[in-house]
Amino acid sequence: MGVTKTDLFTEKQNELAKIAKVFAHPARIAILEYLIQSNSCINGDLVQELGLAQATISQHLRELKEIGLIKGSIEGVSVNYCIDPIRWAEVQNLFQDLFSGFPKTSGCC
Amino acid sequence: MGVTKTDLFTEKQNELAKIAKVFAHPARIAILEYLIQSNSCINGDLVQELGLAQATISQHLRELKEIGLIKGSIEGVSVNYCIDPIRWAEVQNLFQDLFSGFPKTSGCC
DNA sequence: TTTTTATATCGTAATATTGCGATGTAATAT
DNA sequence: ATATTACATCGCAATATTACGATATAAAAA
Repeated sequence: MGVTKTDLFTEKQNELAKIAKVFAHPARIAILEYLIQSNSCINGDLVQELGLAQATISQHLRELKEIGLIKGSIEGVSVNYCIDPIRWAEVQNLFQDLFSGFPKTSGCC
Repeated sequence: MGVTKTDLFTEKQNELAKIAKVFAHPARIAILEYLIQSNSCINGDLVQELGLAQATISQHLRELKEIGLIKGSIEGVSVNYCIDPIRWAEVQNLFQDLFSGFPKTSGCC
């Protein structure tokens, strides 16, 4: 075992879980927050900012890239990473849909 | 390795990551959605609803309970699980804070 | 009291994640 | 052409997660 039984769940449930997984590491949260405040940066900056090795950060960046939250454009020798506003809004809405599904008025326990 | 270096990050970053980890499994998303729509349920219902073993569901319920998203009250022989509205709103705000930190107007790449 | 019912916990196998050194790659600088 | 700079990828060790059978626990029924 150790493998998630994705066939038991809806496509939407699997997608939200996959996205949540990307948020499920403080380094990736920190990278996103840094991208938000600096409005574009490069891998090197992040090695300074966070205390992780270059290989580790590159790996986290790839995971953020894979679900489309960030995108990178080559800028000479370095790479400029930034948040994809379209995807950002999409992901925001996915979470929003889940959260707003529970009405504050419904108190059972 | 395989252990997250939590000391490198802020308490808030670590907390959000920990919460996101709970959302990072389709079974737990499905459980939450089921609790939202049925507005209270028991473990047995979920074994029927999802196709997972009783032990597995109990384990997922524990993880949801541990970060406070749900709480269970003993109801005779069974347990009534439901969403904690206070914690639900708290978690919603944590995600909201992150998402709203990125202004839609800032398009760099 | 014994049995049944509903759920929790334990132990374990399979797989996934995290972190990093070493190495690869591709553009600029010398 | 060679060196340098900035990342990306590979491979591996340590640890975490997922799933479930087996077993424990605790309340209600017989």
